[in-house]
Amino acid sequence: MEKLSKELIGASSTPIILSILSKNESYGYEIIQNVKEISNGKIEYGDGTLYPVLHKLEKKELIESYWKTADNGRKRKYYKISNKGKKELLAEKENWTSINQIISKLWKIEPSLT
Amino acid sequence: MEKLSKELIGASSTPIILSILSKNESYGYEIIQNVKEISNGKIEYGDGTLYPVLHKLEKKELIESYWKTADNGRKRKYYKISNKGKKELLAEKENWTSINQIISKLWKIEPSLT
DNA sequence: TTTTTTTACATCGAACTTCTATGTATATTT
DNA sequence: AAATATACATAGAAGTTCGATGTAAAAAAA
Repeated sequence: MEKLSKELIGASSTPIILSILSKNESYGYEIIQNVKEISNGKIEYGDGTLYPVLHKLEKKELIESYWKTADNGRKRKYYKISNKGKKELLAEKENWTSINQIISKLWKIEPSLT
Repeated sequence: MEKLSKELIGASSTPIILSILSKNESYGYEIIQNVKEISNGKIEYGDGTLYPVLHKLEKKELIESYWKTADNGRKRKYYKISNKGKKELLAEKENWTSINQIISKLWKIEPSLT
């Protein structure tokens, strides 16, 4: 179960988080576990990694936050995607499609590397 | 013809350059144009962007360089991929496959965003 | 012939990122 | 009662891209 490279983690964090929040509102800790589960352990955000990303997305107004106290009394900061965030997610999808086309084109005509 | 995001450019630069050099030896200026052509103008490295990346890859011993004077008298620094670079390219391919699976999984079960 | 453009490489500083470490606080489990 | 899991936050280190700037020579345009 190999971890992904730092660069790919970085490039994918925004679309992944926006995708998750486009389905359900969620909070930092839950997002970390959700991503770990979805990625089969290949992406494990540290809390010191994810929270600044969430703050960045909020500053860009792609997501919005509010505090909520759970039944057990625990305070959680929930995030939801904004309309701007939904548009951004669409743009990110197009970007991924583009880069995949470019890369797969390169790899298809590549000679054997083994 | 929209440009790709900075993050995606960054995440893709190593596999793209290694892919190009796995087919033919090349030099900085040619790589810039090659990538621009392959990507249909979606990726345009500035020279101040590409050269540090090439230096980084060389420092990591993924590529090797040598000076060559062309027929017209122009000096060019050619780069070729190393065995270590070929292995790295294979690893990068696996990483891209992984991240694509994760992301496409997220997007397939996503509700409409329009 | 002189000027501009293109080719070709290099480095610097600004801005931004991730990651590890550290800190605070509360609920749950042992 | 102690240890672990939950939950958020920030600061500093290290690494990146990118625009700006510099050098130089060949080719094209004026």
